[in-house]
Formats: sequence, C-alpha cells, structure tokens
Amino acid sequence: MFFIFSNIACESGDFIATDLLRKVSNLARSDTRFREAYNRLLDYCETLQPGDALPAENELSALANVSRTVVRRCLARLEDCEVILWQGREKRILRKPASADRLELPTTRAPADDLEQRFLDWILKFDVPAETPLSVAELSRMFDVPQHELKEFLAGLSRFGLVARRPRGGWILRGFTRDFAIELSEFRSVLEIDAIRKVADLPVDHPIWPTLEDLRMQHLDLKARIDSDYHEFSKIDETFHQAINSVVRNRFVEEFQKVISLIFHYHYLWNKADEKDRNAAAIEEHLAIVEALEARDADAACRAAVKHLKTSKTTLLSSLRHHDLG
Amino acid sequence: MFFIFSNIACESGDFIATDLLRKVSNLARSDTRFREAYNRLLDYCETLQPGDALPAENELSALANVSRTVVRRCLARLEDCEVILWQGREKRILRKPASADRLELPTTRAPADDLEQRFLDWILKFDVPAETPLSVAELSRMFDVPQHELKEFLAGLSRFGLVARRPRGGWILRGFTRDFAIELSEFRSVLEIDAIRKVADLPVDHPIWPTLEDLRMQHLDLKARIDSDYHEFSKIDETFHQAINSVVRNRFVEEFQKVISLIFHYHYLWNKADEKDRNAAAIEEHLAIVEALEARDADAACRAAVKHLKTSKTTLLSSLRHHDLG
DNA sequence: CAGTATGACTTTTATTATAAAAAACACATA
DNA sequence: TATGTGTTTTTTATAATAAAAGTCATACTG
Repeated sequence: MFFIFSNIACESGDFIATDLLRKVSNLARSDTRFREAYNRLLDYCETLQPGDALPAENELSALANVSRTVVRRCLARLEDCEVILWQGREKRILRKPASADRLELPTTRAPADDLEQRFLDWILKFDVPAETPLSVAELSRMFDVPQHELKEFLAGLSRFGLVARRPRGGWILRGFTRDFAIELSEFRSVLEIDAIRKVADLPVDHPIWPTLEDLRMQHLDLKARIDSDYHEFSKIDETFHQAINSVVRNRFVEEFQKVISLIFHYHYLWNKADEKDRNAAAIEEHLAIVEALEARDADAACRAAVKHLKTSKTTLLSSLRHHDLG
Repeated sequence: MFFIFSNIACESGDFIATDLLRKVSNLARSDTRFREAYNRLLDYCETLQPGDALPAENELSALANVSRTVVRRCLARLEDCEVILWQGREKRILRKPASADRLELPTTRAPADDLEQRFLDWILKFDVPAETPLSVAELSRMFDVPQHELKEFLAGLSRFGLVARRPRGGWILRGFTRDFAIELSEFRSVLEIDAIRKVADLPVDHPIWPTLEDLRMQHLDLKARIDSDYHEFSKIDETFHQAINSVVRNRFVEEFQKVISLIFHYHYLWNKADEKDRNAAAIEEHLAIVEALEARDADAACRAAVKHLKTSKTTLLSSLRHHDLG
C-alpha cells in the first residue's frame, strides 16, 4: 500500500479516505505505538518553523522510540494532514500542528504487573478453595486483561505450584491446601534462616543496622501499648521480614519473597483468634532475633529465628483449620 | 447444524457430504479428541452384536472420557456410516465396524513437558549468550511447538529470571551472566545445605542410608581408577546431589532443582580444564560429606557441604571466564 | 565513492476470530 | 421424580492477521 507515497506522495488522497475513515475495526493488534509516536512527532514539529527540514527517518525513529516502519506511517499521515511535505528525503514543515491534529490514545488499562497482586488478592480475600477450576474467560473479564495475558500469567504461577493445568484443558487452583502451607512455610524458613545468617555477618557500617535498631524501637513502642494497638503488628511484621530478606540480593529469592509475603500477610490479617496474644508473642520473638543480631551472635539469632518461623507456621496452619471448620 | 439429525437422522445425507469431504481446513482447534473418542466408540461397538442397543449418551461420554457434545458428534458419524441407527434414545448396532471405519489420528508430537529439557539443552549446548533476543516464531519452528505454547513456557521461565520480556515486545535470554551464575550457586547452596541438615536427622531405617552407602562405594571405586576414568564422575555427581535433595519433599525446591541440576551438569561437562584434578578433588569432598552424614555429625556434614559447594561455584565461574576468553 | 537514507520487502509479534469441546439449560420421556 | 435428549451458551485451543520490527538492495549526497 505504501507504494502510493513513494513518488507522488502529495496526491495520495485516496489513502486518506481509507485510513482516516476506518472504523474502530478488527485490528489484529492495537496501533497505540503508532498513535503515541505520531503525537510525539507532532510535539517535535512544534519546535520547528514552517519551512524547516525534518531529520532522517532513522533519527526520528530514535526520537519516538519506534521502528522506522512506524515513523514512515506517521510521516505519511503528517503529509496527508498537510503538516509536512514529504518527497523522498525532502521533509519540510508546512504549518505548526494544531491540537486537533493529535490522535486520541486508548484509555490506559491497569498495568499487567499489577495482575499478580490482584489475582492473589482475590484468591486470598475470597478464600477460593483448592481444586477450584479457573476459567480464563471469566478471569479475563474479572481483571479486564486479555485472555492470552492471563494464560501466560497462569503458566508463570504454575511454576510456583499455585495453579496447574487440568488434564482436559483449562486450569485449576492447586491452592491453599495444608500441604501447600507446610511446604511454603518450610521453604520460607530455609530462605529466611539463610538471610539471618547473612545479616549477622554484615559489617558495622551496613545500613541494615540502623534499620534494625529502628525496628527494635518500633517493636518496643508497640509492646508498651499492645493492649489497644495490637492490630498494628501486621504492618511491623511485614517490614521486619522485608528488612531481613533485603540483604539477600538474589533474583530467585526475591521472586519468591513477593508471593510468600503476600500470602502470609493476608492469612495473618484474617486469623483473628487470639490475635493480641499472638502478636505480643511475635513481638518478643522478633526482639529476640534483633537482639541476638545486634550482639553479632549468629547462632543465637538462628535459634530465635527458627523458633519464630515455627510459630509462624503453626499460626498459618491453624488459620487454615479455622477456615476448614468455618 | 445438528438439528438435521434430531428427527430425520437417517436421511441426513447432505451432512455426510460436508463433513466427510471437508478438507484439512482451517481448524481453529484440532479435533483429535473427537477422533480418539470415535475410535474408542468403534472399539465398544465391536463388543456388541448387530441389533444390540447402545447405552445413554452420558454413559458413552464417561466411557470415552469426553463431553456429551463429542459423543453426539461421534454418534452422528456412526449413523452416517451406517454402523448404528440413531433416533432419539433409540441407538442400535447395524453392523460390526470395519477397520476402514476408523479415523486417522495426527502423528503425535513430542510431549510439551519435554520442551523445558530441550530448550535448556539448546541454550547450554550452543552457549547462547546473555541478552540474546529470543524469537518465538523461530523457537516455535525449531522445537516444533505452537507459538502460544512457547509463550507460556517463556512466561514460566521468566519466573526463574532465566528470560525476560523485552520492553518493545518479544523476549530475551537474560541468560548465563556472571551474576546469574553467582546467584544460582548461592541459591543452590542454601537449598542443599538445608537438605544435608535434613538427611543427618533421618532415622536409621530411611532408604537414604543404603543409597548413600552405595554412592560411597561408587566414589571409592572411581577414586581407585581415577586416572583413566575421571570423566565418569559427571554422572556420579548428578546422582549424588539428586540423592541428597530427594529427601526434601517440597514442590518449590523440586521445581528449582530441575533447572539447577541441568545447568550445573552441562557446565561441568564443558569445562575440560583440569578435569581430572577437579573430579578427584570433588570425589574427596563428596566422601567427606557422606562420611560425616553416616557418622550423624550434622555440623561436620554441613561444613563439608559448604566447602564442596564453594568449589562448585568456583568451577562454574571459571568455566564462564573460560568461555568469555575463548 | 564511502557512507548513509530511503523504498520495498520479509519476518515477527500482539491480538482477534473462530472451530471444537465443554457446560448449562430446557424439555421430554419413562 | 429421575434420567436422557435436544438445544443453546460458554470456554478453550488454535489459526488468522494487522501492526511493528527488521532486512536488504538501491539511490542519493557530501
């Protein structure tokens, strides 16, 4: 189709008709990239004066961060709209672009990165039971995300054993069974004990130490007013574990921590039984870890951490039992 | 279309034409399930005599392990081929099916489960460098797997940080950089030290002990003839680490071990520098671990394991350097 | 005449469209 | 009332396809 422009660009009126009047039709792929590039080129044109020459296509493509193919599509349209004159390598500004020249962009959807958070949120909030069949079509509507994106997402989750392919197509939530909770807890323990050991070995000028001291103060502060403010612990808990794990710079660990922390966070929030006592006990356990670390006693810190993680696991499991009964 | 059969099933000759003569056309989805079900129903028909009645659609669908929709499609064809008479719930065998009645099945492709193995194989065998763009189209041809399957596969691998999405679409191999090797080694160490600790705690009647004793013997045997047979170590090494890790029944650990062991295995195979010395040293290290374990000395076993894993890491890194230089 | 820019073409990717299969629904029959 | 069938709706797997990227040969320019 582009051959139309190659030599007699200024006469290609028939292209305008098919291009501009095209309905919001069956686009196999959105042309957002083209639209954004076009607007960016309009911006650039505004910095120039009528009669000025535009740089080479390659330069423009670098400018708009798209391929030359898109740039040429943009140039074609700029010419159709009589913003520029385009003939071979002669590209001249005809007039300053008006705001009416701009192309509308589709309303941006929630970023795909957010899908994980929202999905786990949903699973945990509604306590979707294990072995629930997951309908890609339904989830797609629910989260307003194209089906193929969801399938890729689920394929990723299957690597964590959270979901699995069903024998006859589709997916199921392998979900939050007792085994899953145990294995998750144990995996978490392995990673976190290692983190603790690494913290204990860090030099005195490492930023973790002021952070830990600050956390110790926060724990003491909350401990003093635990009777009324015990629900604040959930937040401190997350910060604490995040701080400990932050010293492990490892892509594999990081990937898992995201999932782990979310799951534990939620389950703690819901297990309301004995919440005050549990939190008070957890504060003591955290303090024991911090104090052992500050004393650079790695072994004591590990023992304290093992104890705390064991409590965590028990709490997680009891929260499951609670759910099963209710 | 099915309304044709509802009442005047025996006269629906025009359906036969469109159905049977249909070319290998644009199937949006393969009808393998239908074909398999059809053949299975033929098998079933063979067990009956002309004049016998077929059971309810539901029963047949349970028999062929497909939905009723497929069963009805099969019944329609059986009728078209005059194997049965079908009118409402009246379904009678007309004749024994012949081998010519069977539907051909598409030649089965390599199982998708195999894709991971083949992909990692390719990466490692050809030493595909980090930051290489991965073309789904190309890989799809290369591994003879539909594109969408590859995309799901890559999405899964991205969870391990092995590949990543490119900003402007497509994928890249984040691949085997120095950082990746370090992080992988460290992650492996964390998991394996934990496994060692678990082994040391196992009761005397656990099957791991005879396995370890057998491994010890194999190591001693190889040690005696190391000068000539040092290349045999690679296999023993894999068996050894697999045995140790097998005691950890954890879905997260298992998922990672698959990838880890493959990567280490290959890299050891290629690093030919000082192979004999390295393997001789590794045998000693393995023996130290096994002996400490058999003595139930957990701490000594861990120390030995830490030492061995450190050597492993060094070897892996030096094998990278080697590659960089060559 | 070397190096860059362009025009035409090829390949790849993202996304939609759609046949096959499953599931749901609504009668009919026994 | 319970089960079986005919029909419709929904979902899934896969192919088709426009947009975008990439490639190559040629043309122009300094």
